[in-house]
Amino acid sequence: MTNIDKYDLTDFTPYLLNVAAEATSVAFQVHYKSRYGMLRTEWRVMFHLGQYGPMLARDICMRARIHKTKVSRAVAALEKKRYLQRQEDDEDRRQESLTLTKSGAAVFRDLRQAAWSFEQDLMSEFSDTEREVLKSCLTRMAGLPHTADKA
Amino acid sequence: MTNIDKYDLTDFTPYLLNVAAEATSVAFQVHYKSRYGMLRTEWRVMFHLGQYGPMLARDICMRARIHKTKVSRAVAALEKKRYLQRQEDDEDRRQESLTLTKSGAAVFRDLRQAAWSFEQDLMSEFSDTEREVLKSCLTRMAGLPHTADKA
DNA sequence: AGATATTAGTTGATTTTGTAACTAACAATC
DNA sequence: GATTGTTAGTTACAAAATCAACTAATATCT
Repeated sequence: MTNIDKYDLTDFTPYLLNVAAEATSVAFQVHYKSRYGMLRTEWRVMFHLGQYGPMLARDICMRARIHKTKVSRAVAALEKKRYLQRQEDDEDRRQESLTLTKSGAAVFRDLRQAAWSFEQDLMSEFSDTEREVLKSCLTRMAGLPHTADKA
Repeated sequence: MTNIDKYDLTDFTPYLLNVAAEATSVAFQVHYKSRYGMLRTEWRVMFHLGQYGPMLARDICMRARIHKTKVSRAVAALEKKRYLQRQEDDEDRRQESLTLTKSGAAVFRDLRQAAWSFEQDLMSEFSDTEREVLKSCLTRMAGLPHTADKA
């Protein structure tokens, strides 16, 4: 693809990523939406806490590239549902460490199971090589921390 | 947070896709947003018309997998900016063929150039094989028949 | 110390999106 | 040729996202 006149929108990676992201996300959202009344951002916050353990709202913002107001509201919603707790840091009282509650952890386990099945299903279309390449490329484009980026 | 982890969701594809899509889209939006005051959907509508020629709103919905209300509003906004025109079909007066105006076409050419450079830049990180695999996987995922159809 | 800047997080106003109900034109059935 | 169904597209209203301004705690600079 070097000739601009033949450049096709279907080759524009941000576009493809958007359509693929939307298609897969909409397909998965039935799990957290209808079963737990959660929004996508709430699921993503929960995903981070369940997967990586307690962290600050700020860390979730950076890792997931979600704006802090969105995270702030998702955290408030999850707290209201008693799925997570805040713990103020004594050394820096601006920060609040976020942890899943018992029921939050249970919900996470359930959703993780669903996510796992979904992932298997989605990836069953691809070869091992394809899977590896795909993940590697996506990770790099996402600009995700390859190593610990937490502070 | 002792073991909630039985499965590793670090590589949950819908999540990776969302973050990558968001990262690349935000990086590119400066072109249509700050330069032309366009929204992402407006840009996508315009790119379809520029790339494939006149078509119906319905066609754009199907190709880009954007909901018709979103397309309807984007078309209205682009019409207001005088970037596109509607032409009623005499044989079926429900349909309106959408065409870029001269200034719309000029804007499209400018944005296509920007998109092309952006794409080259983004893809320069990857090998030829990676590019091909990535594109192939994304295309297939984007075209996935939704298992969980609309709620 | 005192003034200034930065960081974590929240809130309120505005903009954008999503859902559902709607109009209008056409198609099919009886 | 009225009745029902379908398709293209719009609109109203509710939900959510965005942006800017805000509080409060800590860090930095002079």
